[in-house]
Amino acid sequence: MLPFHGGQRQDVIFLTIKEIAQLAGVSVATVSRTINHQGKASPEVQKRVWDIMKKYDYVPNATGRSLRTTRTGMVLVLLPLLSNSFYSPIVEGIDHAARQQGYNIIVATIQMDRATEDRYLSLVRMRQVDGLISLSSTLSTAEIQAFGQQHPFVIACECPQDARISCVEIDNYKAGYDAATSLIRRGHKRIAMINFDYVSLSPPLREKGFRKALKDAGITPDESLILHTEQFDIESGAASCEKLLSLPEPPTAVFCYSDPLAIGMIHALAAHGLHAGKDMEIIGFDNTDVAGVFLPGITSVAQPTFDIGVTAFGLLREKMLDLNSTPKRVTLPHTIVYRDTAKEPK
Amino acid sequence: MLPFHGGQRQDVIFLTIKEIAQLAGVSVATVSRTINHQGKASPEVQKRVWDIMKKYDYVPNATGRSLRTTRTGMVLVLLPLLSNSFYSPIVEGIDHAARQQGYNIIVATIQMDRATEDRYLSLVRMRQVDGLISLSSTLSTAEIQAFGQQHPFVIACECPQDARISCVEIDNYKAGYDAATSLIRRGHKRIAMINFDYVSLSPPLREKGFRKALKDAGITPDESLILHTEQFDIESGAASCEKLLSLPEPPTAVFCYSDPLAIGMIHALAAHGLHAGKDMEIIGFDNTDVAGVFLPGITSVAQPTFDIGVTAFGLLREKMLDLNSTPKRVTLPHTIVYRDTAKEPK
DNA sequence: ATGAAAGCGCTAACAG
DNA sequence: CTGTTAGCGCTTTCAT
Repeated sequence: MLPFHGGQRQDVIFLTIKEIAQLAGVSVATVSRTINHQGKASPEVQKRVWDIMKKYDYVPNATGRSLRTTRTGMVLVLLPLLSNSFYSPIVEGIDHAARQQGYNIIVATIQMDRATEDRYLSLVRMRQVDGLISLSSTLSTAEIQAFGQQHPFVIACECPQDARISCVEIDNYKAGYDAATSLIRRGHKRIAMINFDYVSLSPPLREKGFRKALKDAGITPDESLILHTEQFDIESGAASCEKLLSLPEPPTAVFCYSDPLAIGMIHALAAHGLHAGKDMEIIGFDNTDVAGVFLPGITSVAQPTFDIGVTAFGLLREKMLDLNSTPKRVTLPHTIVYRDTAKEPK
Repeated sequence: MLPFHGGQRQDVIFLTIKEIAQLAGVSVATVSRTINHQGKASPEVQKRVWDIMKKYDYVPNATGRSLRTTRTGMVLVLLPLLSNSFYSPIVEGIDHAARQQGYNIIVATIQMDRATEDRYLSLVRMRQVDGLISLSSTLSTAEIQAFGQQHPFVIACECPQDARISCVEIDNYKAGYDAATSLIRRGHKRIAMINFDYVSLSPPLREKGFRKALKDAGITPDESLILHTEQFDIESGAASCEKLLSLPEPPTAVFCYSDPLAIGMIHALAAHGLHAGKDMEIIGFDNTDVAGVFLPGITSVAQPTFDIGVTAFGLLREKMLDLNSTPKRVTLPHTIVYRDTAKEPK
C-alpha cells in the first residue's frame, strides 16, 4: 500500500452542486434529482436548473458521487502488452458491451510483470474501478480465485482449469486438433508443431489436441518434430525452422502456436530459397492483423475476439451486480482462416 | 452529462479506516498519519497499526481519499485505436515517466469518433483522472486550447500550430524533407509521394518538406506523382501503386505517409512481378513493428516514440503542478531506419 | 505524539 | 414536488 501525499489543486475554479443550487434558488437535492432522476422535479424547476448548469458549465464531481454510491462506472482491462494486436478486438468487444451499460473501460498493461500487475490490482482493491477483466495474468490459480471472491473479476483467453471464476475462452484442445486435422487432410504425414513453452495454459492443450489428431489419423507423433520455444516471436520461429530443416527428414507441414512464429518460419524458409505454402505448409494462430497482410498470406486459427470481449463484459456485469453469483465458464468457437501458407483441404 | 443511478454493493465486507482505528485502539488520524506520513506517529503505534492493517487486509478507499485530496493519481491517455502499434512505445514512455512520479496511467481509444472522445474528456472534467495526454484528437484548435486552460492537458504527435498548449512532436516538415533527400541522393529523379488526405496536421507538413527537397535538388515536383488517399491503409497503398504504374513514366522511388501504404505498394508491385527495393525504392513512415518484420524489410522514418511519451508526461506533470504554467512545445528528432526497400545513400 | 472534528461533493432517506 | 440532513472514507487543521 502506497503512502499518499495529497496536493490540492486550487488553481481552477469550478462549481459544486451546492453553488448550482444557490444560483438556481433550489436545494442541492433538487439539483441532484434533476441530474439523476428526470421525473422527480417539476419541469419548470428542471429547466431552470439545467439552464444554470449549462450557463456555468457545471460538471458533477465524479469522486463525490462515487464516494456516495460506491461505484465509479469504470472497468479496468488488463493486457500483457499494448503492441499485441490480437487483443485489440477483444478490448473493442468489451468496450462495446460496457458502453451499453453505461460503463467506461480503461486499459492498462502488466508488461508480464508481477509488480506492475499488483499496482493495477490495487486500483480494484481501492475501489478506483468497479471491476476487472484480465486477458493475461501472472497470478496463481489460488490468487485468481481469491481475488475473484473479493472483487468482480473475469478472465478471458487463459482460464485456469480449476479456479472458480467466470471466464471465456476457446477450446484450445480442439483448436490444436482441428489445425492438425486440416494439415492431415491435405495429405501431410510429417507434421511439426512449434509450441510456446511459457507457463501458460493454452500451449499444452493445443499440443494435446495436435497429438490426438495425429494418432486418430494413424500417425505416430515424431518427438523430433514437436519443438518448444521460450518466446513466441519471429526469431524463435526462424530458429525452429532451421532446426526442422536440418533434420534428416524435415516435415512438410507445421502448426505454429502463434503468427509471429509462422512469420519466422517463412523468413527462414525464404533464406533457404524455399516457399511457405509450396515447399512447406504452415498454420499460425490468432489470425492477427499481419497474417492477412503478409506475403504470402498466413493461414491461421482465428479466435472470436470481439465476441470474447462482449462475453467477458457480460460475465463481469453479472459479478458487479452480485458478487456471489455462480461463476460461469464460456467456450466460444474458433475457425481456421485459410490463406496462402496452407490451403483448405477438400 | 449522464444521469447516474447508484447501486450500492453491499455484498463485500471491507474495513474502513475507522474500524482499523478502533481495532488498533487509536484515532483515525493516527492511522491516516501512519499510512501517509511515516514520521508523524511513534514507532510502537505505527507498528501496531500496520499489523492490524495487514491482519485485516485493509486497503484504503481511493474515492474517499481522492475526495479529500482532489487528486486521483491517474492520468488518462487517449489513442485513436488500440491496434496501431505506432502508439505502443509512446504509451510505454508515458507509463515509465508516470510511475516515477507515483501516477498510474490508463488508456482509452476514441475510435476517431467525437462522441467517444467526449465521453473520455468527461472523465477529466469530472475529475475522475488528474490529467490527459492525447495522441490524436478530433477537437478543434479552439477547443483544445480551451480544454487546456481548464485541465492539465498535453498533446503528442499532432500539435495544432496556434494553440497555446503543451505538446511534443517531431518536425514533420523536416521529416518529409529528409525522406525525399535520401531518395534524391540515391540518384532518383522521378520520386512520388503517397500522402494521407485526412484533416490531420502532419500530412501537409511532410508534403511541404518533400516538395522543398525536390526543388532544392533542382527537380520540379511532378503533380501526377503526388497522390492523396483518404485512408493510410494497405488497400490505399496498393491502389496508389496501380495508379503510379499506369503512368506513361512511372516513378522510381516513393515516399509513403505510413508503413501500411508502403506495404500496399509492395503488394501491388509483387502482383506485377516487380520488387520493392529493386524495381522501385520505397520509404514508409513510423517504423512500426511490421516494417522490420516484413519481407522485404521496409525502410521507414522513425519517430522517437518512447521519448515522446516520457516528454509528454513531463509536460503534463508541469501542468498538474501548476495549471497556469506556460505551455511548452517540444520538438524531438526523427531518424530514417534503412532496410531493404530503400538503401541508405552514400 | 495523539485525538476531535470539520468537510471534500455528492445522493438518498426522510419529512413535509 | 421539494428541502433538510446524514453520511460515504478519508486527510488535515487545530487543540491538547
